[in-house]
Amino acid sequence: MAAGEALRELILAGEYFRQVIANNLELDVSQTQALGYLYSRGDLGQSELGSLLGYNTSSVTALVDRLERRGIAERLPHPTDRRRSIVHMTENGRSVITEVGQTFLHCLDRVPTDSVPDLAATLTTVAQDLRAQADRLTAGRARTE
Amino acid sequence: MAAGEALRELILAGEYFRQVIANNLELDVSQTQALGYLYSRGDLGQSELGSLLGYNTSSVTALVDRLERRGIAERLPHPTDRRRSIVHMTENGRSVITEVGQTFLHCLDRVPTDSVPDLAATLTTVAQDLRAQADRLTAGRARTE
DNA sequence: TATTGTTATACTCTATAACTATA
DNA sequence: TATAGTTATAGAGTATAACAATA
Repeated sequence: MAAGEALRELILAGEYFRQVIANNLELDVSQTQALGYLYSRGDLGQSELGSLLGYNTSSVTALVDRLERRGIAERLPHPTDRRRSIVHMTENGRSVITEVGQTFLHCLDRVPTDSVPDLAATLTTVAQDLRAQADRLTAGRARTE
Repeated sequence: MAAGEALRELILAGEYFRQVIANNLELDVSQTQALGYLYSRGDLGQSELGSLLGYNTSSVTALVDRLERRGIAERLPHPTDRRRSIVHMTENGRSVITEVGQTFLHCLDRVPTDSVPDLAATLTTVAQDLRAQADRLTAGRARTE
């Protein structure tokens, strides 16, 4: 099926783009992924971030340490639960992702303007279902093992 | 712009999917990426594979070693240039990616059938342009440094 | 002389396990 | 007792630099 092929190529290109961006910013790939999640979903708990990335808690601890050192995100105390940290994107982090966005968005330049809204809706659906498929696999693994 | 947001989410979901798949297959992310490239582009030289992945030659050597150990790809001699190796996907590799595809393609189930051809064309264009943007950045870096 | 790939080495990132603090 | 996060440690992947073989 051609759409599957095209989607595979798009994901590979996205991963390639991310790697180049990470190199340019002297960040690792995980840091740029975390930044993307913070940008689109707002503040996140560490374990929440870990779920999105597929990381365990100790890896998230190390990742958030790196984000703090780079001034991209910071830990804020949870208002009611003192065990938790809230990972919050800094203004500097926002400026970094905004700058990246200026390059990123050019990949949509050749999409006809009037088909952009439909495309956005379709991509959103596909993204949701792709994540759902992945989660189905992990759930299956958890059951059998 | 909403399409940019949606595309970002799709790429993040794609990376998440890949990570889950890699875990399930006990492969690393790079191996599954290489498999994807071999599947969609056929045989590749090692340095060619390195360019697609954004890796240097020594990393590709290590990666192809791993692929060979897992029976996913093999090195074949280049017919005329004895310096080169051709990285060739094995039948086993093909069966692995085919099986993954059965899960992967379900993320397209909710896309209306009659809009699939347009979607495929659009995704292909966006993938090309995304890679082109990334390459523009690396070229810029190479020039200034 | 340039290119393709390998080796030795060091560094970075992620996972496992044990632990602390809080709910 | 369960949950959120940290620390110590080990393991795996990638990069740098020097190298061998071939073009």
